[in-house]
Amino acid sequence: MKTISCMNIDESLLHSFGAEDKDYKKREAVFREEDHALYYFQISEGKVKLNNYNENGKEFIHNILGKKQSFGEAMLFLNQNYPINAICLEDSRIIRLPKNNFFEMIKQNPDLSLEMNACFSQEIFYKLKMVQSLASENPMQRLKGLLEYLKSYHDEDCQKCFHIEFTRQQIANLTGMRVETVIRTLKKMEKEGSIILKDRKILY
DNA sequence: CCATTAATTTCAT
DNA sequence: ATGAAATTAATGG
Repeated sequence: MKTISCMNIDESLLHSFGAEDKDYKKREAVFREEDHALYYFQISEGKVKLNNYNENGKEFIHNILGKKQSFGEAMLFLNQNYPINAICLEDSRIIRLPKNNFFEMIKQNPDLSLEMNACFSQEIFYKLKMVQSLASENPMQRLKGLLEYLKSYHDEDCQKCFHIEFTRQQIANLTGMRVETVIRTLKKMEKEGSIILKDRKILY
């Protein structure tokens, strides 16, 4: 299945509409919960996580994005503040385009609009699948849902060779599980043959 | 080598 | 089966 990395707009096009590069340090926030959505953000270099904290302070990660991926763009179309935080996992360079310029850009480039619809659709589709698996009591079911979701961001369809580049703690925070449960479940899945563990790396 | 961070194991519930 | 705490491994200066 062809994957659409949501959303990757040509950097020179972004710049021609007034986008600027901004450098962030590890752990720095690009935006926080309740902030107004003022920009379109696209990662040029680095990694960003989208997260929340529950009432006990336990973190839930919605997604982790890398190079050439955008985030939070849905909020530009709504009169809503961000429901999540965007935090850099490493030193990053992020391109940001002010909201008004962003709309001017897609007005002048209808193809982008179409492409963005495809991205949103893909997002919604896999979010639904995520919710389904997260609703399961079974830890293995949850993990499989996440792995499918992560793989949907990947281009080639290769069996047992997609490297999950997340720590076990991050996986735990993406699935609402504890890290020990993640470790135990991964081992079970390896025994069952659905994944391969090669020096601590996860291949799916 | 020391400090930091991640992975795994142990142990109690 | 699960999670907190302890232990071990790896990574980065």
